[in-house]
Amino acid sequence: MSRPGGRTGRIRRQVLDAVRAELVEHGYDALSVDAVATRAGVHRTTVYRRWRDVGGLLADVFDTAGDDAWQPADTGSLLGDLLALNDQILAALTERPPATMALIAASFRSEDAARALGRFWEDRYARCEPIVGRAVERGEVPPGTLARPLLICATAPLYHRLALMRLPAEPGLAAMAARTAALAASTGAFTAPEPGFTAPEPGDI
Amino acid sequence: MSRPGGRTGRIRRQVLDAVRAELVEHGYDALSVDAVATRAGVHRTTVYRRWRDVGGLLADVFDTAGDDAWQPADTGSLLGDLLALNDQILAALTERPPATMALIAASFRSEDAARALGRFWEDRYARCEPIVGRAVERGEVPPGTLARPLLICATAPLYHRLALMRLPAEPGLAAMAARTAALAASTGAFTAPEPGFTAPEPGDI
DNA sequence: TCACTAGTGCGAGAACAGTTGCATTAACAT
DNA sequence: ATGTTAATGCAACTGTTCTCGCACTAGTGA
Repeated sequence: MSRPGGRTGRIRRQVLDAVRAELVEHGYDALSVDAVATRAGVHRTTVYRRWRDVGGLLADVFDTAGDDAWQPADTGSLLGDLLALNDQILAALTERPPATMALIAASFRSEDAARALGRFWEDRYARCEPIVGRAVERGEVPPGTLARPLLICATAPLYHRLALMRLPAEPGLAAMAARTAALAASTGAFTAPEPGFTAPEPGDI
Repeated sequence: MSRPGGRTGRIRRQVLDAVRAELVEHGYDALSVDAVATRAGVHRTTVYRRWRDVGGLLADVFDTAGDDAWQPADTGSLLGDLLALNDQILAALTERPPATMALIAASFRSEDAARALGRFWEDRYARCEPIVGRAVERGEVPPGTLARPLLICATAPLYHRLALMRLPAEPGLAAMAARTAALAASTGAFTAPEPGFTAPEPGDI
């Protein structure tokens, strides 16, 4: 029989708060189960038993992080919406301390964290779909434009440069990615392939 | 005085081979200095002294990985070239065992590995620039088209979905990303912004 | 109020990562 | 060949991470 009441919930809150505080103060590398437990005023064993490892802790933090009311900005144009979105992604990936980067890094160390990050992004991209819906209504892009590929096209270059290649933020990168995606979308690049569409054979590779 | 001869070189080869073998057999999570040293028939201390940690080992593997004669395929069209490139990236990110993914994961654990991965990708993208040069010569894209943003736009969605979001390879994803980039490039989306170009202000976010 | 038990605290200890001092080996120059 | 010394082998040591068994605390239902 589960006991979500009093102590269990209180300890969970204490521990997750400690994780966020440790993350902010000392970064991800210093995030150990021991430090979290000590800061939360809880015994190590309790943390190991309930969260298994650092990845489990971060996965729990992820899940609670998704419980907000975030919505993409509505600027009145597809390009404006994508620019605003990319500004926010850029800010998240370059913030100090690098909490977002820490969570991405953790997702490569723990299956739990990876799944939690996947759920988080899935949720965020779902909330962004109205951007494309509004663009269709305004006639900026053809009906049948697929939201996900368009959103991925607009945002992926930022993640690629900042999260994967670990290069500094290039001025104009966010804007160029948004411009490119909006332009490609307006020419119908993201409409669903006609049934039976197959990729052209690129000859011998 | 340095001694690149006999023993030093031989041990380096043994150890790096052991790293690759461990990576292939047991994945990244099981990659410990001890396991590598044992497999290479070398003492732990030697590995610690020369490579410092697991990240140093992987950085060395990265650097040797760049010592090949890889060149992008020349299919005769920009779209074909990008499709071929994405096919190779897709294959690398989904290969079994996931050696490439293991190296990407390692780059989040070690600064050395991250820098080595950066050098590797920088080298690869540099080798891909002729793709854009040929497209300009054929008149497929306007002169002044920037190679890097175009290549990033074509390849980033693959990395985003497979490496970051850890989702399965969606059929047609590689082809759609290549198509989009080629289409956007042909409309001049990747020409250098005119001097003084600034991103439109997206109003309040 | 009182038994029941999920969840927690505690300490011992195993397992692993990483370091240090010293002896030994073998590449290089002469 | 022979001495020099960079590089390696070896063993003992430190410190951290993680597990396990048992006692205890505090929600929960009667």
